[in-house]
Amino acid sequence: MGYNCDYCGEARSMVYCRSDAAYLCLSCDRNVHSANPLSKRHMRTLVCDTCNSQPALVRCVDEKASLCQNCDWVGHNGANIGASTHSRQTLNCYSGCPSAVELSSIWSFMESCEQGMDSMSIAENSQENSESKTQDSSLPDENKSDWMGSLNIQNANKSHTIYHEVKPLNSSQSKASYSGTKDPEQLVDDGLYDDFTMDEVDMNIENYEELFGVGHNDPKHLFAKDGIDSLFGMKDTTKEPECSNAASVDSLMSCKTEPNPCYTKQHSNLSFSSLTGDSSGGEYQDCGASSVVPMGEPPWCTPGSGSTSVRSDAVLRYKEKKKMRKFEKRVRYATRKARADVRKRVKGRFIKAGEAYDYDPMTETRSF
DNA sequence: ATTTAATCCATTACCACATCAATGC
DNA sequence: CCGCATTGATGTGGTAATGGATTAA
Repeated sequence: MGYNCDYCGEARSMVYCRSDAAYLCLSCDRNVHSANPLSKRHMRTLVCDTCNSQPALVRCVDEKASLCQNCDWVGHNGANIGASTHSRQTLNCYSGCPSAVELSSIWSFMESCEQGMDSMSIAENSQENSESKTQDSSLPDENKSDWMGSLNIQNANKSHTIYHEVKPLNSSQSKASYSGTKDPEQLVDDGLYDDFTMDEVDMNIENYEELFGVGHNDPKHLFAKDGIDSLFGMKDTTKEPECSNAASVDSLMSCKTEPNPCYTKQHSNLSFSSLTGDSSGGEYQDCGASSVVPMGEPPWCTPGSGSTSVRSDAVLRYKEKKKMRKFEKRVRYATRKARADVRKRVKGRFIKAGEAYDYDPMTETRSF
């Protein structure tokens, strides 16, 4: 699983699309996800270089490898203690149809991906490539690797959003903000993204503050009121709507097949791929989401970032609220309940009127 | 350490029929 | 548009059956 592209079956798979549950090479990724606006929304991430089966969560600079949570743990915390000092960078997912150059700008660390990019078959790439390469040359290497946040790029007839953060795990620059030596706006001024317009109203990190009313670079704001629930749009599960029509919040939370709030957010082009408050699989199940990145810390909460206490508080609040949720059966039609409460039964089953019964709810007596 | 049996626990099906909701006239 | 009749679908609770997980031998 995951060695060869699920689409062409020839090239080595490099990205994983959760929506399609498919491992794709870069060329097929671009082809498949440029088909329609919906497919463009699919969130993809790199595939773990070690196991080739799980979405990569971090990039080990020293090993030059993208690793999933498990392989990262095994490689850096398990038997190989000496590798624990390796410098790692967190990886997030992206959507849309980024060109080879744009992928290169965010995956500058990946030499291997350039090979895949070479085979990208979209014709427009060649032109776009030549144009952007000259622009890209103006960007110092340090800015490539330090660039953070997202790009909402609208180019000609296509647009795509890259959800990507590359930041040193052991650095103080752990906030999800632009922390490179150049301000992103300055990059635009430099002509790097001259062809890109930023007027599309997608939910990206730029307008995150506008939508949520708080800065995106401070995890405290994310969990200030309702913890994880606030992110999922679950304001108060105890005040449920009259359950006549729509599914209740509880059912939404517990149902594993229904669309879930987490995913809805993704449809808003906001990546919540690793925003869960708990890294256990059970929590993910409860949330109803099988995240693109199934395990791991939120991007802003990296080891040594000093925000673990904030996260633990948020997780605590989330669990407390989870305990408060009610799962008791609720009666939608009192009249039917009243009727059922007086009906006679045989071994718990309703019987026709007049037939012998072994249980009468009214008298709690048995006829035989 | 492994296998098998026993136990526990949660989930689901079943039943009749009043009621709901949709449809047609 | 409103009211009525018809029809199919739904939901209600206690018990047994079922199956997975856990424990003991």
